[in-house]
Parts: sequence; C-alpha cells; structure tokens
Amino acid sequence: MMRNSTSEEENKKMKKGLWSPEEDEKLKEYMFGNGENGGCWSDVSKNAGLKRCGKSCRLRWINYLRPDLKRGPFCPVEENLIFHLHSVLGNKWSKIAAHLPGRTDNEIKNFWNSKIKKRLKNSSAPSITSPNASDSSSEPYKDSGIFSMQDYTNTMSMYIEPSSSMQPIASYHSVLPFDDNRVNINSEDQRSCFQGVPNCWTENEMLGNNEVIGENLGVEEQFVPPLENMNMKSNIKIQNMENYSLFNNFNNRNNNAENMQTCGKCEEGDELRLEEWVEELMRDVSFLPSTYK
DNA sequence: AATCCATGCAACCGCATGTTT
DNA sequence: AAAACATGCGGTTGCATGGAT
Repeated sequence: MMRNSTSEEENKKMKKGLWSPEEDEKLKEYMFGNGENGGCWSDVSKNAGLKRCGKSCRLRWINYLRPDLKRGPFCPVEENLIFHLHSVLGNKWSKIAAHLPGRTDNEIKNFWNSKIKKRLKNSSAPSITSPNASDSSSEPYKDSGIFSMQDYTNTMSMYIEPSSSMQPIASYHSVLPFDDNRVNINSEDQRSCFQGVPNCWTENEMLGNNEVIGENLGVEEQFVPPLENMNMKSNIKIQNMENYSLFNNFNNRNNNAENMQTCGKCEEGDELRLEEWVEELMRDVSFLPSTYK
C-alpha cells in the first residue's frame, strides 16, 4: 500500500454533508473508468476531482452509487433473513449484509434500528440481545408479528430431520422460519428478492441445495442455531450421522465424508433433546472463528 | 399556514485492524 | 519494532420529509 500525504489540514478543507448530483457523477465516472482497485480512496478523491475525503468517497460508492445495489424496501424474505442472521451474528451488519445481495450494512443497520427494533419493542418480546436459552417456556417474538413459533419449529425440523436434506443457515429456503412467507421463487415478487443472485443459479441453488451457496457464503459460515428462538424441549433423533456432521460442520467447504468431523459426542441412533443437542454443539466450537465464541 | 413531532436515511465519527515503510 | 497510513466497521448524528395538530 502506498502512503499518502493526507494531512489533517487537508482533511479539514474537505467538503462534508450531502453529496450533490455533480459529485455523484464525478465519482461514478471515475469508478466506472478505474474500478474499485484503481487506487486507494484518497487517490480516488483527488483523481476524480472531488473535495471529499477518501472515506467519504468510499462510503458514497459502497452505500449508494455501486451499480449492483438493490434499492427499495426490504421484502419479507429479506426481513426474515435479517432477523434470523441477527439472532446468530448480533450487530455484525457487514456479515449480515454479505448474505443479502445488493444490500449494504448501513441499509440493514438502519432497517434494524427503525423497523425491527420497533416491532420488538411494541411486542412484549424479550430483548433479542439477552436470550435466555434455558427458559423453555418462553416463545420469544411470538407476538411480535415477525414469525410464529410453530413455523419456526417446523423449519427447525428441516435442519434436524434426516429425511430432509440439511440446509445451511443462510440458504434462502432455510431462513424462512417466520410468517407465512414460505419462499416461492417462482413468484415474481419473491424472485425479485434475489436480485444479485447469479442468473445462472437454479432453483435448487437458490434454495440452498447446492454447494454453490456454501461457496458463496465463505468459509466463516456455520450453522449456529439461534438459541433464544428454540423450543428447547424438542427431540432430535440422530438417525443419519452424515447429515448431523454436515449440520455441524457447515463451515467446512469440503463437506465430503473424509473431511467430516463429528461435533460433540453424538452417535447414530442417539436421541437428544434439542437442548442437549445445542449443548453438544456449543461444547465443541473449536471450528468457530474467535468472534463467535 | 405554521408548528411540532416522528421517522427514515445518508453521512460522519471514532476506533480497530491491516499493511507498508 | 514502531510509526504512518488506509480501510472497514459499528454507533451515532443530523437533515429531509410527511403527517398530525
């Protein structure tokens, strides 16, 4: 990385506040001509003839001018995805945004702070940031209008019933534990939620039945059930160790039989309460990046 | 018509982290 | 190893807008 002589004094002279259409044009023109790798952001600012600091240019490009951005309101599918991912990742907006093609971390953060927080506040639901995993009687968010526990439980069964193929957490199919908004990607409305998903993807790929999704998610992704949302008394019968391993080792890009490690001390045929299963899962989190521990 | 208030969103700020010298 | 700088992230702020009074 080349150093730059961007002094404090220079930064003070930089313009702040809203971007004018002219400034947008300049930045777009430069970025289309040079690409995001055409230099460091302070160079972008200079070369594009903008009196903005590099940081401001970067933000404007990433959050507003990028051609692959999807504007407009969040569809129910996206809302559910955000909700679900937030329950797993917390306020890791950039990580959440990585699962929503065409959406920015800022957009999602704003959405969360305005819409979802309000909805949760209006309901009597407990705070999302203070899950009480041991309280089996609670049904968080039950009355928040965001999802029903029954739906959630049904969806969880998708993960844990060997009869169904295990779905990675961020597959678009598996992230619909809420509402009646089962995804029907044949519907134009729902399909529009997937702008940014490569056109070549098949329905299966969009629904997560393909390693393309896993590849797309990156190596850091893994299935981490949102503890606060679970019916901890549900029973899981481990009938298919392959799926159980796959479930627990989604972070492993190469989910082949040789590479699979088991997580916890479960064996085929074991019957676990979900509560126990989660304990098992959380006991062995050595594969998780430190940020998740 | 004027004012107040709530809301949504764009942008800034400070900090952490990574890279280069 | 330390300093300087760039980048990225999350929290926060402030402005624009629209609805209510």
